[in-house]
Amino acid sequence: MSLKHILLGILREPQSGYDIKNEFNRSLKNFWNANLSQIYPELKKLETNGLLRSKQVESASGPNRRVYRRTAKGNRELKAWLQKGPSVGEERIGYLAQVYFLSELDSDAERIEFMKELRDHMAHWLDYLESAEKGWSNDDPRYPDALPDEFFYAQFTLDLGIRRVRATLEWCNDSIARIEHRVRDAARSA
Amino acid sequence: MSLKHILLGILREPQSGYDIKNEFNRSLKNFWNANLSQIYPELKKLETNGLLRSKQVESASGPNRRVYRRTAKGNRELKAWLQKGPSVGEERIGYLAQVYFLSELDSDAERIEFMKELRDHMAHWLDYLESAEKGWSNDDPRYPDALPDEFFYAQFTLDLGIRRVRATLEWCNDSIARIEHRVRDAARSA
DNA sequence: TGTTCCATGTAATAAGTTACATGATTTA
DNA sequence: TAAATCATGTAACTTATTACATGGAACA
Repeated sequence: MSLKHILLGILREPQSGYDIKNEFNRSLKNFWNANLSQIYPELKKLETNGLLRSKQVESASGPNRRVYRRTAKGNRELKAWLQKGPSVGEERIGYLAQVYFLSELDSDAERIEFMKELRDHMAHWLDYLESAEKGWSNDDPRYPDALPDEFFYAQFTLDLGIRRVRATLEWCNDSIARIEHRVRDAARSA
Repeated sequence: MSLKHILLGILREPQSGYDIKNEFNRSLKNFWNANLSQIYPELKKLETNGLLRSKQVESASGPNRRVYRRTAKGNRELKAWLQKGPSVGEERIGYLAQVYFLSELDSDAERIEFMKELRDHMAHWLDYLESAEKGWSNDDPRYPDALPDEFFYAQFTLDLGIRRVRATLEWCNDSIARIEHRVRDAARSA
């Protein structure tokens, strides 16, 4: 599980590295991220290995673009990756590692501040995802269950994203309440 | 956000690389993973940089163990990491990347199979987490809100783990139903 | 007597981040 | 005229994975 297969997957339509980065920012960021400085060399490498091919095209605005598309070999590689079944057991969620060690901070105030920052982030993220869904649903009457395959399955990840961020936001609020309650108890018994 | 700070965090108690790997398997796996072949060199490096120190001790059973503990410098580094606030926007969830590209598989049967595999995995994981919680709660009457700090915050991550895996399991089932419904519709209109 | 657990490491390779470098066009 | 967007890359470094290497003790 690495950037390689994501690039192959994203190239259902011919795109440039720059376009790909935008798709990361719009939708993939929920479960993966990559910098341009990783994307460009990786595209080049995939072309060297015969999984992609590219050509330069003129841009409407700005410099020339290098547009990549999948080869037959790239198609096979992508399919093989999906056929191996779900890639599990390697999730990475940095802020949960931090919460796990939160007792190392010096004060309850600092811990509450940490959790409130996390809550605010989740609240914004949920807003973003919900308005993305609303926009999509307004723009396409086929949303969600009559969408063509290419969008139907991508919509699944938006659906789960919303459910998860919602659950995480609730958890933040519950956790903050639990800490505050604990602080009050400690003050009372002191 | 990398292994470094997780090792510092986990060394609230002196432990060996082997012990640390076990803690990954027991609880941290929900949000991070690391191999022994990454853990051992990283511990060595942290000692070289003065964030940890180690000594060899005899083991009750098996070869000698090298046990690491945090130095004052390591403590400061850990605290600074937590004080920077939640590390967000770098989540990695490989199977969601796969779902995003699921239309690339050749048949609905293959897509349903993928989602069922994912569902089974989530069901097992939920079982594991729920029985971990049950065991903990049976073993310690302070569970969860009267636990000492070192466990109180770690319990937060178990709580969120359960909520999330539960939501993901529901989503798997809903998604399978949506695909099956779509397949029936397609057959009817054909 | 075979498998799992205990226990630690190295070497080669792959993947990812941060910093550097350039320059046109569009929008405020 | 300043900032944002469009567009592509390289270099140096850090982080992580896979494969290799060893060997005793406990368990089934």
